[in-house]
Amino acid sequence: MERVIERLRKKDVVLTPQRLAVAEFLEGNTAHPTADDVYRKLRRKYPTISRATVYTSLEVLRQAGEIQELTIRKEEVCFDSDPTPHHHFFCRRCKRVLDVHIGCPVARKGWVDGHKIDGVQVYFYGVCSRCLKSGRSGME
Amino acid sequence: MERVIERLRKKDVVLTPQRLAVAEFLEGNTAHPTADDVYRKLRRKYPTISRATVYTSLEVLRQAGEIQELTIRKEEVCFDSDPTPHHHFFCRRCKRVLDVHIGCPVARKGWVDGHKIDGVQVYFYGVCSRCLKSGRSGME
DNA sequence: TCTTTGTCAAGAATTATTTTAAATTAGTGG
DNA sequence: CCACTAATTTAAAATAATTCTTGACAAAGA
Ligand SMILES: [Mn+2]
Ligand SMILES: [Mn+2]
Ligand SMILES: [Zn+2]
Ligand SMILES: [Zn+2]
Repeated sequence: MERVIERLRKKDVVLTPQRLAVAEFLEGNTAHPTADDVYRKLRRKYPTISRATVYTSLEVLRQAGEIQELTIRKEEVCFDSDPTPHHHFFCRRCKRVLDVHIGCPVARKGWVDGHKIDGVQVYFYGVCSRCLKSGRSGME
Repeated sequence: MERVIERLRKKDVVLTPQRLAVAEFLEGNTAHPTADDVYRKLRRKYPTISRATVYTSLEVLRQAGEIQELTIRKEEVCFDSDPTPHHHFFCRRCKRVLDVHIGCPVARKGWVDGHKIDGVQVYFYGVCSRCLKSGRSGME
């Protein structure tokens, strides 16, 4: 809670109630919510908030290095409150985006084929362990 | 050329001039074009082709295992005429999507954290070798 | 206090993609 | 070659995600 405010202040990010609400909603949230998830949750506390404000707040937080964007689904971008590099798994059944904590050499920034790397995303697709337990093969 | 027609026929895909045109445009194309790239190119030969047809043709080819979709950019999906697993690099300067041919253990399908994997995408971001030669640091 | 200047947020607009429904076509058998 | 039927194409409209525009507001200075 305090942590986010402090960090944003040091980065000269103008703090508005809406931006703080977005930051606080994301803090510790491991569900990788979409912009619309954030919007639908925040409009309870801020009934007049607009989607545009949510998008700009998310972009401000991203540029401040507080969050990262994931393009694991083509339909919608989702946001990760953990900006450090790690892999992700998308379950085709329950549609959740899960963290995958495995060390992987390609995830380290550096060079490849003469191209300079400043970011890496690794996306796995399949059926998550929970869905495998509860249901059958993989297609619903 | 012949190869694609043969394969699609065996997979019980109804062959139309539009689908063949999409398949032929993609065959051997290493530029990872978007749906709009395909549409703008094909409308020269087929002036009445519609975007919806391009989208559905691409989906048919994808389901037939002839091509794959990449979500390396959040703005737009792009298509890869090579359906075999390999990595990709997005150049933030020239906006090209380049193939990266490196062996990587995570790219092999299997299991991770108890989740069953049926697909993997690895996306690198940065500045490509050509842009590094021609220009400066990385930002324009 | 009165400008001036710049920033923010919400509604409007734009963009990619999908859906609709009618017209056309591919594949099949006579 | 023709007729039939199911599948496909098309243009237009709908939809959904995201971005742009502009008025409102606030801080800074005269
Ligand atoms: Mn994550
Ligand atoms: Mn490729
Ligand atoms: Zn699941
Ligand atoms: Zn480049």
